[in-house]
Amino acid sequence: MNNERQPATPNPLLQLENQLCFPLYALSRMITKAYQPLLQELDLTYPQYLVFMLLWEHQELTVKELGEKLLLDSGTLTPLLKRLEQKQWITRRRDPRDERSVIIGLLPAGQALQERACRIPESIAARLNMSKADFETLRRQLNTLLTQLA
Amino acid sequence: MNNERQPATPNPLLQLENQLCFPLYALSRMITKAYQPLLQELDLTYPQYLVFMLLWEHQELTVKELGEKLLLDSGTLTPLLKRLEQKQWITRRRDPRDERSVIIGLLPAGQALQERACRIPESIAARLNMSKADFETLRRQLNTLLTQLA
DNA sequence: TCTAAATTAATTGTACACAATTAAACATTG
DNA sequence: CAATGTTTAATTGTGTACAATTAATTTAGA
Repeated sequence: MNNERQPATPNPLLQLENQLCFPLYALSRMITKAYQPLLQELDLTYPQYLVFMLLWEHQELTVKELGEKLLLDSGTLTPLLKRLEQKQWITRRRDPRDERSVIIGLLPAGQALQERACRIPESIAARLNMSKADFETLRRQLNTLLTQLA
Repeated sequence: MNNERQPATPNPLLQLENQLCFPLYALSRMITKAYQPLLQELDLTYPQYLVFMLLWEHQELTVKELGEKLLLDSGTLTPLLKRLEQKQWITRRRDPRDERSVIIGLLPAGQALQERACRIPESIAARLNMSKADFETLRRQLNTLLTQLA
């Protein structure tokens, strides 16, 4: 395109490359996209993979707990979990001691996915051309910002 | 929940807190959420705001150029841009020199949004408890990773 | 030139993401 | 114990995201 005409007031604060938000937003999507071919082999989406990472560690979690850990609400989780239930990878049942809560549990097929997922983290790490130290520093910095906003 | 039962093979590589992807994914959403109340006053969503940041700078861009800069495809941009067109904030027209291309232009009402958006970046920066140096370092690191993956 | 290949948007279908509302179950308090 | 308020999921509606396909146009090659 012709970019001859310049804006009346070029405001560097309103330029994409000077923001933190944009590279964060774009990088998040690019990383998700990098997982996609690996997750496709397991018939998983990226948010579904995150749910399983938690279930593989804890076996059982309520929707509320999943939401707290993933910072997602029931409007996102409920349909996602129903899809996983339909595939017979997880169970959804009300907590008999508190009928408001829904407990999500792992079925054997869901548990079995873990073995196949084992290589994914290293495979992604290899793609990121970073030293282990840089990786750790960045991870901690992002987590600090995250707790600051959440 | 009862987390008494432990997994057969607790794999630290498959734990959320050891990933880079998760804080990136969550932080990206949290930052978008931090923009939301500010953008709501302008009747804008976050991706729409990104489109306007580019249009305020360049006046006119094709859908292809917007997609390259934002790393978004036409399946995302076309409906988003049609909504902005309906609000009379932008124009969409075919390039007469290449009828395949669609040129997006700013209408006065869309241009006028810029003045109201001016305070948003500082307002967000104030929320992030970071030094200017840390901000810059992080921004550059994210951009490096971004170009590495894109 | 005429056709095959490439480019560009749009469309279609699936899956998040989240605000707002609803409804059921539980807790609290007078 | 009854009324009120709180917690928890589910539902509804809007708006991204993106893979895959389609259609129109342009470009390049024989």
